[in-house]
Amino acid sequence: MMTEKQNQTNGEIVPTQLIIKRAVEVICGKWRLSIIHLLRNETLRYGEIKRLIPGISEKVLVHELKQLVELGMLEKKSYGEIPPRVEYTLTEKGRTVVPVIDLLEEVGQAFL
Amino acid sequence: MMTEKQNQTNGEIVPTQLIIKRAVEVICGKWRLSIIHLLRNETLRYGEIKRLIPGISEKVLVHELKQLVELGMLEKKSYGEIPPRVEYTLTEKGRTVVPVIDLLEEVGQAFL
DNA sequence: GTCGATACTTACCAATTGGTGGGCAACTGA
DNA sequence: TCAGTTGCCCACCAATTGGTAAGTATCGAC
Repeated sequence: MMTEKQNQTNGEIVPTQLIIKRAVEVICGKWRLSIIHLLRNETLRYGEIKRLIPGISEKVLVHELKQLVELGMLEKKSYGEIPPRVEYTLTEKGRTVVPVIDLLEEVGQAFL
Repeated sequence: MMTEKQNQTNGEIVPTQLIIKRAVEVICGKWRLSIIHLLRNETLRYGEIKRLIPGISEKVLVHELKQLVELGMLEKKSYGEIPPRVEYTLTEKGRTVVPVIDLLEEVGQAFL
């Protein structure tokens, strides 16, 4: 039975459980997938994201955006204007989790 | 653009964001998917699960199992024996999240 | 000069999550 | 009599996560 996978960079064996736990770390958080879902087919400004996710606090939104950028899932573009204008775009890497969202949308129905 | 879905039971409109948030609630937790992954093709006793998930504390394991049973994802069968014997089996409902695990396994690779 | 707009930051707090280490019940076999 | 087995509970604690409400910087418009 196949329970482990090769990591292509160095051949190190990474057990399935570790990969799953890492994936859970990456996608979890109360609002994270909502943000990615929002950005799946448009670039949005900070304020637009905030308005489109009612209930999220600024502190958390800023924090999530920062982490998503660090993870390489979002690209942040600041125009040097005043008042500030900042845009967030989903990267290719971020786009890999879109199918997860679609699947979760199906699966989630059963648990409402 | 399709951003909402009909809930089949009463026709109530449930926005996509709510469904996603619910799905996240259901699958998240440090160990939850590991447990489901373990049980994907065999029934296991409590002690076996514990041994197969190194690092999990008893308190958390018991708690997770209880919640998974409540969610209808796991079935618990107690034989009235001493010392106790308790088996956990993945239900059909629980089986719906197996594809999520498989997808996360693919996606998670990129974030190791 | 003060207001509004925008994208944050900060201090403080509350709730949730997870971990540690012990205990317990009930029977069996030595 | 007494340790071993097994599934689970409990009190307590620490870390993480999330929320509230306020403040900041900079500009143009009135």
